[in-house]
Amino acid sequence: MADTMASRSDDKHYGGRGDPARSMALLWRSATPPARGRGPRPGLTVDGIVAAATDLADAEGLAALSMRRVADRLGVGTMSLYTYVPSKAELVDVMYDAACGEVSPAPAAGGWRAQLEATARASWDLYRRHPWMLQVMAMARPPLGPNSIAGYDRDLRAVDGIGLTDLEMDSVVTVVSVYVQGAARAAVEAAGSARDTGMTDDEWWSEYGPLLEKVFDPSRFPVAARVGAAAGEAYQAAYDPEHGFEFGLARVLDGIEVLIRSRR
Amino acid sequence: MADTMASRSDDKHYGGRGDPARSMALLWRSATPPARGRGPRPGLTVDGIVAAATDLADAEGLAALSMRRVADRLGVGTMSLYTYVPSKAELVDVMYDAACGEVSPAPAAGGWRAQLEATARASWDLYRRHPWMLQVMAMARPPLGPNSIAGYDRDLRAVDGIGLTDLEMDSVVTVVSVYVQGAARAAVEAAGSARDTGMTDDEWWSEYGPLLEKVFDPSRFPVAARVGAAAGEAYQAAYDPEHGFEFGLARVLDGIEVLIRSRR
DNA sequence: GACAATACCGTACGTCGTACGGAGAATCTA
DNA sequence: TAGATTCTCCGTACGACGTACGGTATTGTC
Repeated sequence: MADTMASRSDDKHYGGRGDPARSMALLWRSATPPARGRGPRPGLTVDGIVAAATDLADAEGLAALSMRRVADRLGVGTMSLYTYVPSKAELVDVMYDAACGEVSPAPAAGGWRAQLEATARASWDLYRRHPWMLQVMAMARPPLGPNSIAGYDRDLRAVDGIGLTDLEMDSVVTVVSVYVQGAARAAVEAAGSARDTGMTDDEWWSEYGPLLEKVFDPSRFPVAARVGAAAGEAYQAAYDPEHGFEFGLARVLDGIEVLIRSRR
Repeated sequence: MADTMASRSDDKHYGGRGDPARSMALLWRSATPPARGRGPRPGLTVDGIVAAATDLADAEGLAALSMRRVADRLGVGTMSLYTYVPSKAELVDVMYDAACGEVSPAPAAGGWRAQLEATARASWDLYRRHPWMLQVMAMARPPLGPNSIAGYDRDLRAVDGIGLTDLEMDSVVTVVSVYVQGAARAAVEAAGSARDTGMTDDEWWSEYGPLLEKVFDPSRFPVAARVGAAAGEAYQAAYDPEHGFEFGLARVLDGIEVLIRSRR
């Protein structure tokens, strides 16, 4: 059955494929404010569609997000959505920017480290709430919407005026967000594969552990055997997302601190 | 058209959904060595299928990897593949482990930092060669094949015997690989969106830059405006993957060095 | 030569995004 | 008020996808 795969796969998504002007107008909601003339009045809004689509993606993943299912939720025909949104790709871009808007634009209190840590945690929480955001390609050619730009500004202000060059500021903010994305992706994987396979980590490990022992020769890989056993014991799984995030964030911030100290 | 989206989306993939025993037998190639009796002799091999599928995924992305297209490349009917591989999911797992085998299992020379840096660069190169690996969920419940385990062992040996606990060793190796994955994903995005949209970074930037200026108010986000302009100027794009990787890797290793020094 | 096991694969089902074009409603113009 | 215009809504259809099912052809064993 196709849905056997559907429950296992998500769509990856590149931004901004359609008409750039239309795309930007949608993101900044600067479209058709004068045009409100003839014809029946709209029964939907872009925001309503975005909200319904976000609900669906939150609950079932980007793979389950189909135009048909969004339309069903809104009680309209599938093709009606295309009156408001030029394509699924653009819809996802708008969803992304809207989700970025959930994070407060105010900077946290404290020095650069506390602020950077706060924004990292805010992103982590955001990705946990909206795992599908990690599927949206937002690094190389981000959807240039108002909220994602506000987030960039907030992150940058954490490290402004402490002796870094503009390029270094950009790099520092980027390395933190790359790291948080990586860690969040691992966490989402853990949750997602548990949901999709209907197996807890324990069950998975007790299924594969014995099978691995049959083919795995510990004497060939003594370090992996020892450390893997210790980690499996400690986490009752192959990986502990929360612990991994905390450990890695501390390391990354320590590394940035080394740089900043050297600039003083 | 469906292929409009096809060129923009990839499948994300969870490992190990089918029969675990069959899965492991396939990964370790411990299946059907005795069985070679009646019936026509096999015209294909698992390795051949994996090679063809990997070629296809390398060239066109995981989205373009379909059982139909792999079968076409091999000159057989689509369903013939299912004689060798239980499903597309298992095929991708085997592809993943095979690709892991491309990295030499020998550790690099030098101290922990040189070794860790070398494995990070090896992973970076591997992901550049096989971008689709980043789509395979390999952190929470990795495909437990021989080559990915060998890679885990190689990474761990870099930090063995320098005063870290087993759990810390696991965490250190994990944070590096999480970071490298994040950075590689950004790089692959950059290359992929260039390929899929047929636009260079310059073209993209010169298309969206002016549109952004129309709606973006620099006085609301002075820091983002200043730093974004500096970065855009320096990279001629929103992001420079190579530079980002180098900068971030240095930070992460610095952070790990802080930890290791504190253990002495 | 009969039988069993295996490889190969044509067909069919339900999914997807969305192009196309028609139906009906609301407003503007005359 | 009548007609024209313009907009919303959406039914239908196409070609892609993974793969279940069952049939056919090929090979080995007895």
